[in-house]
Amino acid sequence: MEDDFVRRWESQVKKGTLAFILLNILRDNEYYGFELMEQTRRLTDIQIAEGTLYPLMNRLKKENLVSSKWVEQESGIPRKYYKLTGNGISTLKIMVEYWKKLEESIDKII
Amino acid sequence: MEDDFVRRWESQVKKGTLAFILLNILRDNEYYGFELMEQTRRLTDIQIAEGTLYPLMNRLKKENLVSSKWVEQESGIPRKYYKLTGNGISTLKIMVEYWKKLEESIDKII
DNA sequence: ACTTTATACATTGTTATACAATGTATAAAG
DNA sequence: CTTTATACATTGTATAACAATGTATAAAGT
Repeated sequence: MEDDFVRRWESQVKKGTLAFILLNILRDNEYYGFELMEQTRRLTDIQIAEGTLYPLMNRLKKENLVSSKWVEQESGIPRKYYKLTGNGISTLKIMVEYWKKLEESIDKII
Repeated sequence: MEDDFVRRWESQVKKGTLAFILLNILRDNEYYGFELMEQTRRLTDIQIAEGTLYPLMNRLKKENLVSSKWVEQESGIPRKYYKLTGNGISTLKIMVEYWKKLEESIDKII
């Protein structure tokens, strides 16, 4: 019961948080989908479902926060690399400001 | 456009975060609905819509994280006071752990 | 007297998002 | 030759924030 609520809560916390994490990861490098899942897992211990990541990246692309390009591999399936756009960089700055303020507020009450 | 994305993002961040904030506020005192909106506004600068708060409190009650009691006023409309249950206290502890870990991870990448 | 503003709780409909399930395809390892 | 890992994608479901709307009391403004 209790665990069930926490599980659902964690899923809700990810709404918004995931996009924020992914944009932050893309600030330093270009990455392709699977790599983004690995990086997120490594950096935050959050396991992103594939059914979450790909629609999310498409949304970010549609919003013009990231751009993508296909890169053929000598072996295996082509990879779609994502990169922050100028708009993505400036939007991320606003998001970081909001997050820091939120974090600070929550730190005071927990 | 950009602002539009940020506005929607902030709304998404609130999913999960709001429940967490409200439970934390209720850790120290009993509060009624309107007071919870004020406290949240004061402590986090987040303006909770009424259409968000009341269904949210009902969910928390249904999940047995809070209990409520009506208190008649000498003047004005009766108030419904909310209080953390034992289950609410222990669940909140788990949530705080998750949040601290998340916060720490995000701090490293922003 | 009448209107506005603030308090107090609540429901309905809309929108956005995480995620399980499922699908397609390549290639290395057992 | 079957399993596992890589790689991208879609569909359907559940959940939650919020605008809009509704009901009701009472103080303050004009």
